[in-house]
Amino acid sequence: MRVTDQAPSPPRRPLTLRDVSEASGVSEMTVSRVLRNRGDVSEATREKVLHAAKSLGYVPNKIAGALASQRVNLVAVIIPSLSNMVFPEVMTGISEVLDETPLQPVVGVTNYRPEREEKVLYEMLSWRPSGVIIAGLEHSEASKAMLKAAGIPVVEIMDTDGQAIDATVGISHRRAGRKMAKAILKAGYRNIGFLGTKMPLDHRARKRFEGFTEVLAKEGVEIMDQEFYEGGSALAKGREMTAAMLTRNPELDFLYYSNDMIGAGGLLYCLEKGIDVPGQLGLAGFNGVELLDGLPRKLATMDACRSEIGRAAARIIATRAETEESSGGGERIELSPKIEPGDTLKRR
Amino acid sequence: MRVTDQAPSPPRRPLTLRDVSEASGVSEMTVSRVLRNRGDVSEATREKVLHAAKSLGYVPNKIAGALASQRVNLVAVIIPSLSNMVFPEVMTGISEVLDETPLQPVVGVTNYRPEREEKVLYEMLSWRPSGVIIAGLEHSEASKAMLKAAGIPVVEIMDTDGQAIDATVGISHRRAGRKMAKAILKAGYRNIGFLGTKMPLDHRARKRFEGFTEVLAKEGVEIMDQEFYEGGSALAKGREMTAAMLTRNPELDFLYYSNDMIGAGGLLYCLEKGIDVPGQLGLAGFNGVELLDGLPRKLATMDACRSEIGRAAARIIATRAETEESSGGGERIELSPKIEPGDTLKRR
DNA sequence: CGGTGTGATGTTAGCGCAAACATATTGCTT
DNA sequence: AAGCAATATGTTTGCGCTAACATCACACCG
Repeated sequence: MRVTDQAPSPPRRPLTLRDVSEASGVSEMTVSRVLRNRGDVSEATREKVLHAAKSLGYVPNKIAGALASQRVNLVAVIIPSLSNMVFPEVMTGISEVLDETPLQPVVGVTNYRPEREEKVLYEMLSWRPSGVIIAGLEHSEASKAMLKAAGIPVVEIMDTDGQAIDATVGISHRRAGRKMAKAILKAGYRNIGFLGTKMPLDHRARKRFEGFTEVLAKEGVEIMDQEFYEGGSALAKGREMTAAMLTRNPELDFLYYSNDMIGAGGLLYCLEKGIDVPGQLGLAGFNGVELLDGLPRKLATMDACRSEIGRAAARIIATRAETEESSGGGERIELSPKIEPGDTLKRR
Repeated sequence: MRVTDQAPSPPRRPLTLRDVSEASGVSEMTVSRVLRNRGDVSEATREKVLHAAKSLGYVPNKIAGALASQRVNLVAVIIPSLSNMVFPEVMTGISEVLDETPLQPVVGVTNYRPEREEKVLYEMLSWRPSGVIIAGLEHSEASKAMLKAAGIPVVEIMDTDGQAIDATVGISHRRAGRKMAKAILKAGYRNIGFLGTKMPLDHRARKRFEGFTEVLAKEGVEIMDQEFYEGGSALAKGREMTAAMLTRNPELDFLYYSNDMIGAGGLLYCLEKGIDVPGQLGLAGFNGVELLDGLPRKLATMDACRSEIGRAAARIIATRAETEESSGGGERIELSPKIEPGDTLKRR
């Protein structure tokens, strides 16, 4: 056994178990056992091996390990976007839970495009992950087929309005829209405007809108004006759209925004213009992003339970991965978002 | 040859090349060739195979493929955080470039903790990626050793002030700090306060601060007050810290924030309090986040060239992956951030 | 009409590791 | 002192795929 403590010279050939095995004078199998804390190994060899591995700078090859053991401790997480504050928080929840397990999340981003989703999913599945967490219930036929055929736990998150493939964790956006509509009506507002993203791709925003208008309709109230945007700084868009809409319809007394960011833009605009919020004009957004805490006035919103969704989804995957065997399945967790009225949803 | 077009029944055993091979009546090798578009395959067999693969719902096993071909088309991207707007934009730049290559980014998040970084790096390297893009130049000795020993392209991004392992793409934060200091002095401000994150972990913020104070010192100006925060909503923290600092030192005439988010909080506070910005008090942040566009007044800032950094880093990896052989190496790209004076950095 | 290229396909071997089983080595019992 | 657990280590095999080479069928040449 020869172990030098010097930094390894530029390694032409990547290191393998065999190198560690030779350096420490035991078989590859024993090295493997030490490195995975598996089986009985005497303290002496254990240290010998660890020392050799460390001084060589050996990093195990998971590709080979995964192939041999038929176990890949990855969880595919497929989300539409990273840049809107909501998914990072979901990710945080997921990591929190997976950190306590051997599982590891791998993120794929679809940019709200179904064909992207299909491609990302295919790529991910080709690594044979232990589970999939995917945003939304709307997927292409091909994507659904892949998910079903994969034979691994699938958790669709964020949304519960629809047909799940396997498990679901989320909130009902339709219900959320309804809830907000009721609160707004109850506060006495009647001339309501809606501002949001262009929705063909954002199913959850669409469902909120549907639930929202449904309740209004029941009360004989109709949306007075609506406007949709795409791209750009959400804060700036919120400002612009609000200005435009209020100019068009000065008699508006409430604006419902499909997300907090544009809502915040609207709020800033109103405060600037000296509009009496919430007396003359009420405002509400959606998501409950932390950002709102710093605004001059707290925007009414609804918490989307993002990190809890992440945690619950990860727990499902982790549990099923442990209990091995495709036991269970079909879990359905619907969380209830609560309205946070803040300072912008109450008639004075 | 039998190919049924029905949806595959619940697959007990995951599909392999052999299944497709049997279903299409050709050898596994030919199937492999078809699926990878490699080598000569007649149009007839090609279609036969594609059809079989599709109707079975076969997804190739990259684990096995990677092991056999000794090629893993993954790029490890290691960043401190996803929740602060800066890294998502870097990611976008990276994806943009890698999308045109067979390479695929895989993200790891360190939460600014060196021991996390070490662990994440180890995990990533154990998948034998084709390259590493990692934020910052400061890493633990162990991390540096791993990166050197990995024998793959390593691009350290965001920062150029320091010793790189291999390639670097970024800006000089020290220089950025200096530049801002000069601009502030030139505009005639003298009573300057600094607000930022607790810095032991955020090296780039620290370097900006160092550059900043260095220039001030040369002009005989000393920071009048400074305050650091940790955690919480950055916007709210900016507001609070600004309030506290202005109360302590009413004679302050400029506040330099280590990021735009707390800067925005400060700006909102000042506007609310009717403070004359930038006449009585100037403000500046750092990053050039899109968010600022929606603020009532545009905060002075400095663009950190985030997406360009991502693109350049990805290009380096992609190029080296193509040209095979560890050709090249040691590329160093220093971008020059420009001051965007906005509305808050000019004495009237 | 045998030689010789050119596509199209098949065969063999092995990537690096871990599961399963086989074999030492030790201490302890009776 | 033989027998038998335990514990500690080694050997064999194969995961699913691809590189490299081997083979085959055919067309085209002089």
